[in-house]
Formats: sequence, C-alpha cells, structure tokens
Amino acid sequence: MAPKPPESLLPLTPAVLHILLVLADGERHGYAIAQEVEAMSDGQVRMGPGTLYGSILRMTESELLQEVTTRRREDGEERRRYYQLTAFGKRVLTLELDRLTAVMNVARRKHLLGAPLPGATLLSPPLAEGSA
Amino acid sequence: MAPKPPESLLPLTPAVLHILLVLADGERHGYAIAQEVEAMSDGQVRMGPGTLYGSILRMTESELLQEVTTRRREDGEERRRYYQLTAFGKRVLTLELDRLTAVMNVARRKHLLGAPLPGATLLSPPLAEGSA
DNA sequence: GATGTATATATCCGCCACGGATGTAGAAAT
DNA sequence: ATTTCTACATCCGTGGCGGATATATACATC
Repeated sequence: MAPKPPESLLPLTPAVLHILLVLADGERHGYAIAQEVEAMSDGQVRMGPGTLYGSILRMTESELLQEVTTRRREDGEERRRYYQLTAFGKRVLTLELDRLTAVMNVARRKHLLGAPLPGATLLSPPLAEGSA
Repeated sequence: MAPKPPESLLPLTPAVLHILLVLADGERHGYAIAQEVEAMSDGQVRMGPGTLYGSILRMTESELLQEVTTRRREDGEERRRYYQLTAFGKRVLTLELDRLTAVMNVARRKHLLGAPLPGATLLSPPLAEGSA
C-alpha cells in the first residue's frame, strides 16, 4: 500500500526532513516535535503551528507518518496526538539523507568543506520490520 | 550594500543551493548551470527554465550572485549571460553547508547513516557552552 | 480567585518559490 | 530547408510556508 515511488517526494522540505528526524527516535506528539526541532537545530529552525500541523497533515496523507492509536487515554493526556514513522517514511528519510550525503560530497570535492568522508558514504542501515 | 543578515536566507531551497554549488567553481552562464546541476545530481535534480531564471533573478536581487560584465562580446557569445558568486553568496553557501553538516550529524547520532564524519571541521563546536 | 504563562491542537490566508508551458531566436547539423 | 540544440525570457497554476488567530487545560503566582 504505498505504491508511490519514494523518490517522487524528494527533495524534502526542511520542515518535513526535521519532523522525520525527530520521529526516527520514536513516537512523539505534535508539540514535542516542534520543541525538539528547535532544540536540535540549535534554535535556527522554528516551527510555528501552521507549518507544524500543516506538515503533519500532509505527511500523514502521503503515508510518511501515522497516528498512534494504542497510546493515549492512559492518563489525562487525551489532548495529545502521537505520531510515528511508517516503513515508507523511514525509507524516504533514508533516501533523502543519501541525497544530502551526495550533495555534501560534491561540496567536499570543491573544497567547501573541511573533512573528507571515509569511503563508506551511503549505506542504508537495515530497514528492519515493516509495519504499515 | 548587503546589510542583510545571511542567516535570514536560510535554509536555502535545493535549487538555490545547487546553483551556488555550481558557481563555486567559477562563473557560468545560465544554461550551463542547469546542465551541471543535472549532471552533478546524477540526473535527480532537473531545472526547468522557470526555476533556473527565476532563481537567478531572485539570487541576483538578494546579491548572492552578480552578472559578469567583463566577459562577453569577445566572440559571438553575446547571447550568454555569465554569473558569479558574490562574497556574500559564498558566505551564505558556507553557512548553509554548515547547517546541513549539523543535520547530517544529528542523523548520524541516530544511526541513520553509515560513516562518521571525522572532523566536521568548519563549524563552531556544537556542544561546548550552555547558553540559553 | 484572578491573572498570566506554558502546553497542545486546529484553521485561515497571504506570500512566494517552484517548475511546466510557451515563446523567441541564433547556431549547428542533416 | 528543416530540424535540433543552445540560450534566455515570461506567464501562471499549484502548493508549501508560516504568522495570526482561536480554543482549552494545567500550573504557578499574586
């Protein structure tokens, strides 16, 4: 069921990439995503509600994410809505990181970066399970 | 005359980043830029005329580029319009590459990439101080 | 107990970049 | 002569961004 070629979603927008990166650690609710993005980018990337919930909606529609239904209701946290990556989302994230690695390699060849990457550039870590 | 903080232009769109990367080698005319971008991205990034000339226009307005006037007229190449990076453009490119390096480092910490970057030299030490 | 701030989600809408379609035109090839 | 490639330019529909705004709960402060 995600018969869409993952390459067709590339390149990702910064907002989408950052959301995927946060969710690579595990499920999060929307507000937490925004906070982590800001933290991980050292305050450089700020996600307002428009970008946040708009991106989440589009990403859910394109099946990069899915809402976690098992959680919630346990405490008084009914307000929060948790999201997690789909297998498709992980694949797209990997492809985008590969693409960025290639871009960085170009930059390095042009001596725009300091350090050379040790050979093994883009190998995709085993994708493991496929929920969905 | 470029009193605009370079960070305000970040993050760059893929089109703008690729154009800057091509021009980092030296001056090029528009059509050559499009060809090199397609070549360097291994055909993944295709730049139609709308994106190409639209981006060049905006980049010139924001002083990332400037047209080269000394050239031309030498042969029968009056058609071509050559562009080169400004110092401001080089600075923005460096900042964007630093930003991308930081993103890649985050990805690496999460084990989404294979190889560790040795130096990651050119940014300010990401850890260190505890402001904010 | 009222007021303020942080948490948390949601919608609306203007702005603007992308990028395909289209047009022009000289140069080179067939 | 016609086609193709080079080279630049403009138009405009689509869609993401992202601030403004709204709602509501929890908690701290006064």
